[in-house]
Amino acid sequence: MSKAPPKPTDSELEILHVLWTHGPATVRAVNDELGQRRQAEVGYTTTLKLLQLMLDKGLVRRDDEGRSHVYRAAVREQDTQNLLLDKFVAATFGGSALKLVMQALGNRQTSADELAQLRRLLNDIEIQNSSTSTTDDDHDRA
Amino acid sequence: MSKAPPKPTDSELEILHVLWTHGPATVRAVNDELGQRRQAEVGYTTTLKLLQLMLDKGLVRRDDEGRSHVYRAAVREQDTQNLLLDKFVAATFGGSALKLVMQALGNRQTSADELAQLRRLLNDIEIQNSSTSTTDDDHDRA
DNA sequence: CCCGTCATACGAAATAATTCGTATGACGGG
DNA sequence: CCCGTCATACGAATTATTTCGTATGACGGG
Repeated sequence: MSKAPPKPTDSELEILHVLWTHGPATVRAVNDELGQRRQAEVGYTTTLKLLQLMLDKGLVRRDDEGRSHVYRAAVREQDTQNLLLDKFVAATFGGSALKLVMQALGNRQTSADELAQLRRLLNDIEIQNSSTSTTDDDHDRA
Repeated sequence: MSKAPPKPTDSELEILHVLWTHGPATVRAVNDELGQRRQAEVGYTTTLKLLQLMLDKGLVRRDDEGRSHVYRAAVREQDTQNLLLDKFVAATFGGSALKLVMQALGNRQTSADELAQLRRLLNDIEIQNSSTSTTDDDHDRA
């Protein structure tokens, strides 16, 4: 089991965003896209090197396409976000996801539409909590 | 205005946690506390160096206490969390706090009690949204 | 066939963050 | 007074990340 790619660094994450958004791409395409998002251009070989390192780490895969290589993400966006989220919650909020959520909601503008989405999610979770008893203890009848 | 201390690194954040939790402390006290939380001890001079760097950055202040120094946090926990949260949301969730929140809630266990807390928060936010119109004119009507 | 263009490979410099060794001085007991 | 203990200061090794220069080879037009 050589599974479980490591936590991507900031630069690697930026590249993953490009791949998640645009799908498989050549080094040049990735590099061009990065140039758009950033203020400063980044050297072509820099992007190439990053992608090669990411290949070693198992964060991306690649296929030959004529004389160039086409890279694609080897990790899913959601999985990666969750991995990073776990680390972040642990480091910054002492492991309490609730604190993070309250802080995120409390200190910034949240629209009525977003509030509605959240309420819907809370309802879903509540339903799941009451119906499903994932592991053992399923007392708590109603 | 030489204000606005920079984003603390992971190690610095760990030290800030100690200071926030225990209040002002000497280097030795901080180092001992770090030793507890971690698996591996860390050298005394390592902690000392970190605190000195943090002093330069304005993350902590210090007072003389006999022959040793007493350090205390110069930044508030909430402010720091918010700063880090902003960067994290930008880097990992493309700037969408809502996505982060949904992900945080969706992929982990959330108790009924926590759900209740969240509902309360949502209510508060909603009330604020409706009473406070565009600017700060707080005459509610409905 | 030769050359300019564009691709990958790879060593290594430039940064950043962490860790520690060693120098140095204050203190206090014996 | 001298020495062991404990404090700070600070240079520098280590490790991680990012960046790029240069080498090398495939391709295709002239």
